[in-house]
Amino acid sequence: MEKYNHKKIEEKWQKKWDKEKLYKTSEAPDKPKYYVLDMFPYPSGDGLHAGHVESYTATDIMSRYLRLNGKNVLHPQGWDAFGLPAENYAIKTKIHPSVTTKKAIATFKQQMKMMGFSYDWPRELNSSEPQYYKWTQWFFLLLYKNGLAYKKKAKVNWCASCQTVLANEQAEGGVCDRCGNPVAQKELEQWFFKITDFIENKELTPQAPLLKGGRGVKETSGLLEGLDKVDWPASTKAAQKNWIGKSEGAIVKFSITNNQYPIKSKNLNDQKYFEVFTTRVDTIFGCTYCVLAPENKLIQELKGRINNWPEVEKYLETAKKKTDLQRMETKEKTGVRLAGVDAVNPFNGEKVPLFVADYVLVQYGTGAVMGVPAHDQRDWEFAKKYDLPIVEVITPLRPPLKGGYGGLKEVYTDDGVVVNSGEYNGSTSAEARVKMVDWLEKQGLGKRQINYKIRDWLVSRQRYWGAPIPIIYCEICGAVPVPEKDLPVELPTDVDFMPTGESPLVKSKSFHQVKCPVCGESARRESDTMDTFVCSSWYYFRYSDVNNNKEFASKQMIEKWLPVDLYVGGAEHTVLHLLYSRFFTKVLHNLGYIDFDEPFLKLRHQGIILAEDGRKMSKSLGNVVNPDEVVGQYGADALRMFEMFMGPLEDMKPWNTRGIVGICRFLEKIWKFKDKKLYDCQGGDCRIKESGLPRLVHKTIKKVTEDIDALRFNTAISQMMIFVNFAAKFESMPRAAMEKFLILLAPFAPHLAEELWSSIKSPLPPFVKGGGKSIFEQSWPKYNPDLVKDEVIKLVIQVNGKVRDMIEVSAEISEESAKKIALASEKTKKWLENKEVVKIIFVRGKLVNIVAE
RNA sequence: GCAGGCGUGGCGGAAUUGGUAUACGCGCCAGCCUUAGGAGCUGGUGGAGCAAUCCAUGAGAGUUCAAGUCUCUCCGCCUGCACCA
Repeated sequence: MEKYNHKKIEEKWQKKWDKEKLYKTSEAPDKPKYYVLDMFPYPSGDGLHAGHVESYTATDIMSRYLRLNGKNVLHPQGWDAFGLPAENYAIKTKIHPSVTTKKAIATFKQQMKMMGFSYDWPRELNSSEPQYYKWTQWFFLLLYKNGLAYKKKAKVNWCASCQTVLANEQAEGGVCDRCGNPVAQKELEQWFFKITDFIENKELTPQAPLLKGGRGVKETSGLLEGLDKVDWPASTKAAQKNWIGKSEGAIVKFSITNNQYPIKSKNLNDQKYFEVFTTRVDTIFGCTYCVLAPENKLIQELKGRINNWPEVEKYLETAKKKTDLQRMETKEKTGVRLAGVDAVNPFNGEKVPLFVADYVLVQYGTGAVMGVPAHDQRDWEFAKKYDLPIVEVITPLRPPLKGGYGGLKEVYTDDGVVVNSGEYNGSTSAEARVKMVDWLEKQGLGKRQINYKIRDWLVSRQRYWGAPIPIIYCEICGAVPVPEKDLPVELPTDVDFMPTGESPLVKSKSFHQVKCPVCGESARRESDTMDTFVCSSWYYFRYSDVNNNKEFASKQMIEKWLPVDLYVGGAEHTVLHLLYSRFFTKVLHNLGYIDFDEPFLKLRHQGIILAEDGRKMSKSLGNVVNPDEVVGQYGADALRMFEMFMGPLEDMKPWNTRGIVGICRFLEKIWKFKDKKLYDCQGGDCRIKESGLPRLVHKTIKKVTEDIDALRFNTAISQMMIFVNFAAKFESMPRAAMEKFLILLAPFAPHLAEELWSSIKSPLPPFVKGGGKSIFEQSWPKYNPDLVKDEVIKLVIQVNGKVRDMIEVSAEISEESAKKIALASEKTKKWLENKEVVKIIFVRGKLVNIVAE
């Protein structure tokens, strides 16, 4: 027989599918929709890597499976084409980023076609093209007009190597996530998006038009609460919550002594004071000192009263010089006492020393803390170093006092019972927190407060290869948004993109110098571009209506296709992209553009595929698996199945080149099904020669169906292997069994399945005049529940929980006869000698357990 | 430190509600076909033991007739955040 020639078969069907537009999104009105989305890739020069293949195969299987199940499936692909790598490459080689990007896209697309991914290519989008970024700019204006985009001078993360500002999210851990260099702080005018407005649930804006056919939602769920209604990995939800960093506590006013006013004054206005934020008011009686952050403005205000100013000033200088990275590296606490000024605890009027120390961060809370050494790790360390008193005010419920009262051996940070705290003694921590804040509010000395770690999103970049920010600065009118009719603000091509710290766009005169849209006087354009994460925060809307030049997408198309039903992509986007996209969706909902407020209903991350040596694949290590080579040698179907068979989608797995031969053997075995004699089995006169096969077919349908639904592709493939190993033994097969099996196989190995389908349908194969339909136009098989159950089972017989015998019996066996058989078993008898049967457990269809003593 | 997750053969991994631990695949072993070779075919393959049997799901305890699965303690690994008050 003919050899299995994967190259010939795969190319043949890819061409035919393309020609017949088999993947064009079906819009049949009677079918339910399903939107399966991949995170659109950044088209790097390296082409597709093993991780891309993994997640795109998973979504391709889902898409093909859902189409076979009668769904209208939207499965698009596009390019996240703006970004620093192309620009950096351009700086090195002088080749324009649009050229390298175009080339990279061509490679990606060709490789995706080679893999047989069933994308609806007419919906392809490219975020670096004007017809796309016109709408990115439109989104900027939408946010601007609604007070959600603003400019402010801010201390920002500045990467000296990339010569640009970074978002907090791109400067995690104090290093640039592009180049790894330490990030410095710089004061600059920057654009921000007000993501902090959407942390908690939010009433719809009054101008939000009532949505026709809307779901009547009056509130936009916040970035925190919205997580409760989506099917996302627990780790991703946790990471987002963590990033938002909500903490509930209280603001407490501490007054500052100056010898002129009474220590405890009812009227704080005639006295200097500062505020601290704490989540543990219940520990406040244990406060033995307070700390201001070095950047806290109060220090300068107190200058005249600080007796050791030179020493303080020196400390402030050193702190200023430290980068955030250095501050974090040295966990050793340092600080200087502000001599001559003390803080006063509002609860007990006690004077405590006031320090400046850089372990207190100016950007969080109030930039000042109360020090409670007994019940806070950092305060404990600080107090030990500077020999400050440690006062125990919380005691654990149990075990009782460690080391006794006042003699704390170690810091105790849990909740407990309040002691040493006057009228609050005996309360639990939780009770005390309530009572104490009530008192503070009544006295005007503090209030409840919720703090978040998340900051507004810094979106401006001093870079060329991004979407220009559509703002014009006029000396008379100030910052003026570009009128919508003038969008897009196109990226000029006559630009030198060597980085100078200023946006390269400043140097393009045609771009930079414009007339003010309001007064007509000469003005200048904003020369910064937007963070690429802005482009990727809304692209999933665009696929629904990719050619619309009046709106980012029409209301009808959004209603038809959104939200995304299944989203698959890398875990590196747990915070950035996914949080920003949720923010954009919530803005649209809040302004009444859409009637849902979460963009991605179900999210999964593919696990990283490691190199054969167990390390990460990387060009420098030379251990990268190249999909082109693998496909050349083994075929696209083999690569698709192998990556799915390696293990659970979400797990990290090492590549193993030898392992792929298992899949090849499997595919070869299926290929040999071509030689099987098929026979029809209709009427009652058909005797199945292949004993056990019909049951196995139905079991396989059940298992494969359930596994695909749960994205467990590895076990679906195992089940197909079991079927193939069994069926390979016979020379013939019922036609229906063959057809059903091929349809199950089709989402995984589309080319081979279509080829065999065509051969069993001869002389009327698909895609010929008068021929039948493609395997992808068939229906997913249903299993017969009666055939899924076995007629005969091996009944396990246990004595005291240990397996002692197995007997073949009817699956329907009654409890009574099962017990009888169990007790009659020769093997069992031996284990019951000199013992008395206490009871017998029967599990239907599984086992009998004899309990004997 | 905080949060999320994981730990099963030589390896990748199976094991719906607690009910035959190690499915499927790789590798390995034996045989076959072959001058030879393996991306061929057939069979075998957790460990110990001649055997009956015993021991095995990171370690230890608990609940149960029955634990990879549930509970507690400990150890190790991964991922994210981190001087966040």
